[in-house]
Amino acid sequence: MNPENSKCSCEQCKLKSLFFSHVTVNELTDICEIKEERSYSKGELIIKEGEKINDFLYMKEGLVKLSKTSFDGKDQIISFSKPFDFVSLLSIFSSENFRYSVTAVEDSVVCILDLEIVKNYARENALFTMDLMIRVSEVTDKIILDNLEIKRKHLKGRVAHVLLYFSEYIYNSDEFDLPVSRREIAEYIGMTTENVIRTLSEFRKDKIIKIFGKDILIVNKKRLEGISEFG
Amino acid sequence: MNPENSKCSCEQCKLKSLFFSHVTVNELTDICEIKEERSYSKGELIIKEGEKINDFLYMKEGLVKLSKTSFDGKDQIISFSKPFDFVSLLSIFSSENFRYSVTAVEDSVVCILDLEIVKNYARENALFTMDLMIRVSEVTDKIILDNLEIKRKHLKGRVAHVLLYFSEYIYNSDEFDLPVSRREIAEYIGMTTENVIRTLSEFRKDKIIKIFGKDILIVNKKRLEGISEFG
DNA sequence: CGCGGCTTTGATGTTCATCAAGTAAAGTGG
DNA sequence: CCACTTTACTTGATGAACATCAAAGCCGCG
Repeated sequence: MNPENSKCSCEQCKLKSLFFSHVTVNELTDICEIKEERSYSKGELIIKEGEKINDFLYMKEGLVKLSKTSFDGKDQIISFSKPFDFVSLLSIFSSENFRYSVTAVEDSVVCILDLEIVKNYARENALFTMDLMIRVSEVTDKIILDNLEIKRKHLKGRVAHVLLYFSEYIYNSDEFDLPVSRREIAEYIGMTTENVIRTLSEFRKDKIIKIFGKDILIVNKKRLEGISEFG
Repeated sequence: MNPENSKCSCEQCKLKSLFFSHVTVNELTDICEIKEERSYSKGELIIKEGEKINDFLYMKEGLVKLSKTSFDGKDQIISFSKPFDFVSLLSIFSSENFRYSVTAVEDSVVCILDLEIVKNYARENALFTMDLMIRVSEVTDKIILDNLEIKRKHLKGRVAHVLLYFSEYIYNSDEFDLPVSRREIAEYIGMTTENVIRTLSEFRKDKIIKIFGKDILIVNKKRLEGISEFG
């Protein structure tokens, strides 16, 4: 009733415009009444592969990984997503159950809506649905393109690619804290942990990067780009 | 005017229900007025990577490959699609230009609608848009899952996977004509042509398959499934 | 009929996974 | 808070998996 007492802040939410731009103020208020905000700390599981899909999630803050575990217990990382990359959308409309797990790799905040209610809006409001579709399309396109890119490179190119990905796409800085373990990088690029480490060490010896544990500083970006591009 | 004279047969089209189930008969007639049907023979390019997206396409018959050429001229095949797998949808709503090429690997028939008109329907008819989204979601999900599956396997497992894919998913038969060259298989699974050939020869020597040029007969399916699953 | 692309096989070398072993860091229970 | 356990990181040695190079036969097509 009283907006001051409500913890809802959708009206001020920067992400609102992403896919609620075609939802009226009244509808938005309805949605906000039933939304829930949840925080996850680094390492926490947000969605478990196989779970029934009841919620519609979108990320407000943080960084997550999308992954899948194969029958022999090995993980493959499909992609990393920051806010605006709506990970939860991937199988929401094509499956009853989540096909991938989602895990916070940095402290993250997620807004949760009831999926049925979102679907009801989608069935009534075509512009809203259109916005959703554009987002789904963008996210999946990015995943497919990125995977193709990685696939055509060798070990060194793949590691360089990942470093540039975090540097440019996630952190916009030549120095950053790697949010993932060496093992997770390996799971992402489809190589072994040992070889990821060896490659990083090699980059360090060649003075392309500096390493202080998780902290990475890209010293010679041109060179790294060359390795990423040509192997 | 006269339906007998019209080459439009949308009303009878089996694919209609896929995404025109929520379009009224009148609207469907409108759409049919402006649709065009085109045939492509095996090997013909249907969509060229980089082209502006003006059309909305869906496949009525045939088999196509979705591919991307990297700067050094090497092709990577993203997926194969038969009718119901709407390849053209992939970047239609997230990009101005096609990000992939589409080529017929079997004689194919494609229906072409003006994209703007389809988008107009999408902006007005939420259920239609919802249907579209579900399809987009299904297709991209399938691509991502299939690529993950291939990624975690070694050479032999990948070749076995492709053979089973064509046998079970495309042709529903233990014997079939490979619609693609050895090289295209290599481009799909990310290995070299020579090693695809060597692996096929090995399967033949082990009496898992018989090979007569393009014609493949799967003799020992259980064994092939084992190789696909465990390497 | 000859040219180019597809297929096949063999020989060789490179890239990468695996195994092993040790250090550092981080979480756990008394 | 410290001993203990576990997990992450690192390096080296070895062998397996795969790419590359080379050569030859095959087939379709202009």
